[in-house]
Amino acid sequence: MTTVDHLRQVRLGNLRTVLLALVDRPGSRADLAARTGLTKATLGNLTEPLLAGGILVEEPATLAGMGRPSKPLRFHPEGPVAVGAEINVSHLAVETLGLDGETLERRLVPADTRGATADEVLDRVAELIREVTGPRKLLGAGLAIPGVVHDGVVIRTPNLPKLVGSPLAANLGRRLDLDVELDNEANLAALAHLWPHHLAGEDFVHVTADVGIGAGVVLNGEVYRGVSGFAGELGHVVIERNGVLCTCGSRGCVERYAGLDVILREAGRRTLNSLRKALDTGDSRAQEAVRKAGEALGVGLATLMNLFDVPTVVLGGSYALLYEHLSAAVQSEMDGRVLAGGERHARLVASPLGEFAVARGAAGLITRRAVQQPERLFA
Amino acid sequence: MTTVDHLRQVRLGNLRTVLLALVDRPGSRADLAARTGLTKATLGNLTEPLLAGGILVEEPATLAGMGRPSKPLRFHPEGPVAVGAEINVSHLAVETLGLDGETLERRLVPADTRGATADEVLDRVAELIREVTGPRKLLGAGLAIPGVVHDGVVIRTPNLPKLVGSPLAANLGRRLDLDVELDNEANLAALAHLWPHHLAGEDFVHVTADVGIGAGVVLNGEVYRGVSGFAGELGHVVIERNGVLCTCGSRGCVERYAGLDVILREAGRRTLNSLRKALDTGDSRAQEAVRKAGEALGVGLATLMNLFDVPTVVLGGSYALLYEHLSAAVQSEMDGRVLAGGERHARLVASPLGEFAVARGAAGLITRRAVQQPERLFA
DNA sequence: CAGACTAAGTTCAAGCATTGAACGAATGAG
DNA sequence: CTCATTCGTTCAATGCTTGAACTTAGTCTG
Repeated sequence: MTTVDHLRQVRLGNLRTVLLALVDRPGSRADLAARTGLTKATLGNLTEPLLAGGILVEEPATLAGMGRPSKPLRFHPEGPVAVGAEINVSHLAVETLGLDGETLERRLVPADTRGATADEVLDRVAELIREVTGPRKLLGAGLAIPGVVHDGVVIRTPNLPKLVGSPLAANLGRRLDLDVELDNEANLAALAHLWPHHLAGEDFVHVTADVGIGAGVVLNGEVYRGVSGFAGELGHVVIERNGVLCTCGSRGCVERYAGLDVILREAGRRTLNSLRKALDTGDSRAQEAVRKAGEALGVGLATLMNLFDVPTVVLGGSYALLYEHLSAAVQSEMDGRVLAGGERHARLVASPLGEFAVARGAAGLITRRAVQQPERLFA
Repeated sequence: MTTVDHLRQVRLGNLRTVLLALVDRPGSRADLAARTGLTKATLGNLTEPLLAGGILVEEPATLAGMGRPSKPLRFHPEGPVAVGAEINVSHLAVETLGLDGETLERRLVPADTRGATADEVLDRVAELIREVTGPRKLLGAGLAIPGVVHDGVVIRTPNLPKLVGSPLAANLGRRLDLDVELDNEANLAALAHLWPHHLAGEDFVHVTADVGIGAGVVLNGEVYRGVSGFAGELGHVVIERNGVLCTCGSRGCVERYAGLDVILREAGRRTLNSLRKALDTGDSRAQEAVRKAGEALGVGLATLMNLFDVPTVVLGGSYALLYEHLSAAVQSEMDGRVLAGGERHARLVASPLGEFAVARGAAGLITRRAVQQPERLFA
């Protein structure tokens, strides 16, 4: 720590505060000063390099009432952006995201990645990313995979076995000459509900079902990943200790009762769309399959809530699509099993984000990092 | 924020860093400078008021090799202390703790608190605290109860129903004219393993069985309490969704299989001591009861580890006393059910702290707060 | 025993981000 | 046109850390 560094930390912290306020909404220097608790003078200082660096723009002026009109500041429409990409077993998705939280481009293509090598997949991802990124400066790329990740390397991914041990972040980074951050799709889907906009508060769990069940846990406004990146493995929470054998070696894992494959099999359907049609026409076998899955999921979620004590559960992905047929059973199990005290109540909601949630979260990883470490914006 | 405040924050942060280094071990100004990354000059500045205020003392001098001898600084032996108290169904315990982490006094008395009112219990606690605190300045008192707590008020405590809704912190504070912090015994037992000394790393779960089962969760060096203080309710993790009915309204809770009352009943014993004697003499009914409890606990812990992803489980309280007869079954279930990847391995250890763990943790709450908010030391 | 050496602790001017007050700028009201 | 009002900038003051120079208090060598 040199002499400058301590004061520089203060400055960077204030810069972060200001940028966070701007993500919330644009505002003039005076308005930002009021919102952040800093002085107008400091705001002039802090925003000057952001304006000079093309991160922010000053809008013409807003004529509103008496006094000198304010010139609101907002993120520059030609400023830097981030891109997020999702590698899944049946599709690839990419999305570009501005610092202001606006989606710029998105693309989703079917792809059978199960048999593909890491290089083949990354080539295709890099191509997609090039398609959606224009001339604007790129802050970096976020990359999502269905599996556990550590230090940019895939540790475990039951459904894409050829990717295990592969340093995806570094390899995609080399292809694009870009900083790449690799993370679990469950974490990133959860992040998409936290950043850039709070869609479910600062403490919640986001649950999706693909082949397995993944939960992204947000505690105190931060995605909780655990020591080794294994946190939130809701799919392997045990609900029947002598139950069905699981691929993980355990018995009675939630995944074996509430996984999408189980629901489809029980309902006698091949695809999620077919299942939804059956549900809409009142097919009782389909409804029963979904209800039973909801019960199992509810038991697992009750356990999760008793351990994490978060007030909200967001059902995303396939679960969001089945929400109306699923939620009653889930809610009922949770209500009966979550420890109550005072006005504690488990709130269950469907994700509003749809199929781009993961890619958006991956991009959000990058814009969030840029705001939290503002020095990156000047690099 | 006035102009001073930003710089004051820097100073307080550095003060905290220095105090944390001193909790680790005493050291001269030069040594502390090296350990904290600050300069010798800053250390002179920071320690001066601590010495003047009687928080630290300068030891005579250590003659060790060449150069001017260093004068190590340590916490003043007559400096301020904290006291911790535990209210339990069958006993009360208190312990005083110095800033250096040394235990000064402790006392444990049997007490039947089940039927007592809050006032009766607090009178007795205040009396005990007065017995163990000498003339040294008191930084505050920590108070532990078996139950859920929020803002100094008891929210839920199945075994001490008369205390529900009672503002114990304020009421004990009034009796002693002292700052009192109220917390859950499970959290405080966990804290005792984290502060003042790391006994199980920075990420672990501490589990005890009394009437119920309580887990204190430490994530990233902080006790995790959850949004409403309900986090870590391992006792109500479901391991058999259609299992035994629990007092909480759910079915198949871990508590119903691994609670101390269940173990004793299954073993046909009345007290923990009698159970231990039976185990030592090779009583197979007792051994089987403990083994079965260990299995159930292991299933619940596996679920917990798959959600929190911490590397270590500490068995404390009664479980620590049963450790040698319990650990194999627990470990075996965990090994079979915790999701593995790389060199991930669930480490199971017995708490070394014994029956004062909770009271010590309660006192630690206060000394820790004093170090983390050093301005309190000058009040 | 004297002088060289070594390391601890202190002194002090320099650097820097924020602040508050004063000031200049831009507009509406009368 | 003048005053009130609000926005944004300028500037001296504040106070904490820093690094280098300096002082202090010992050991080591011959």
